[in-house]
Amino acid sequence: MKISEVAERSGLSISTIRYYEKSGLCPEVRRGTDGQRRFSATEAEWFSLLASLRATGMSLSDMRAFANLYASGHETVPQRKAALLAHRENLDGRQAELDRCRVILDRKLQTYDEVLENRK
Amino acid sequence: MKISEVAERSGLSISTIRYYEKSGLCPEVRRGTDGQRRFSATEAEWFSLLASLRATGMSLSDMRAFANLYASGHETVPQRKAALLAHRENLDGRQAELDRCRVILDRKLQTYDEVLENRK
DNA sequence: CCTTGACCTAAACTAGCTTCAGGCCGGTAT
DNA sequence: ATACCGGCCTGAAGCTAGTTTAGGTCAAGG
Repeated sequence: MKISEVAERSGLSISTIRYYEKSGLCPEVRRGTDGQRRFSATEAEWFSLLASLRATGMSLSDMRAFANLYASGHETVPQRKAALLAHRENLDGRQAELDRCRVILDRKLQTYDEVLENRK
Repeated sequence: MKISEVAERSGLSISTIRYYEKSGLCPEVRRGTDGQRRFSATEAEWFSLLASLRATGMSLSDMRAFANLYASGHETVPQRKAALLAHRENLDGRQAELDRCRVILDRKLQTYDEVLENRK
């Protein structure tokens, strides 16, 4: 699979995929005779997972740690699970904060409505 | 009010507040005889609003546009309302995407559980 | 044969901060 | 008086997570 397809499937941009590889978020990708990257289905899925982690606010260095666990084989599954659980708690926190901010914005919108009502 | 109190109330860091002022996200702040910034309660609240906008993903340049409307007086209330409404729709989208990612992470956690179950 | 399009690299640029180096001011302890 | 301290000031450099740019290779199609 070529890089463009991985980009399409994962939602990452082509440059981000190259950047992630260079940053050590995956083992070096094999190349075809033309020098272009050829991804396996498994590698493509890995990038999709990275996309979800990143979208939910995991830092590149935490992602690198996760990738290293992944690269070290099956015995690291418990650590990976722990990392993901911790990350999900984080996500909970950020979602709650977004909700709090949303309430503030809604209140602001309401005061705008009142202002407009009074000046009518 | 001093900058540290504004920081505490808004949740922004002191350097972020200075950076925001320099970036034109508020009119220049008055100074005391000692050369330090003195904020009014209204200015402090403005920074809290900026914090909510930023936390929900508004870019600095959109915030600048919003600040300029604010600085141009009452007749811009309709535009400000429109801007906030648009931003809230954005927020809806991002919250939905976070939920989608959360499902993906939960599925991954589940496969980890299955792996651990089978190896037990 | 020549152009087009997808890929390649290294390096510069960007947003949004944070950190650093060096300095001033006002208050307290010596 | 003076020495020191915390909190503030500035401008500049550093950082993260990418994106953009400049310059190049290769295979396919007209």
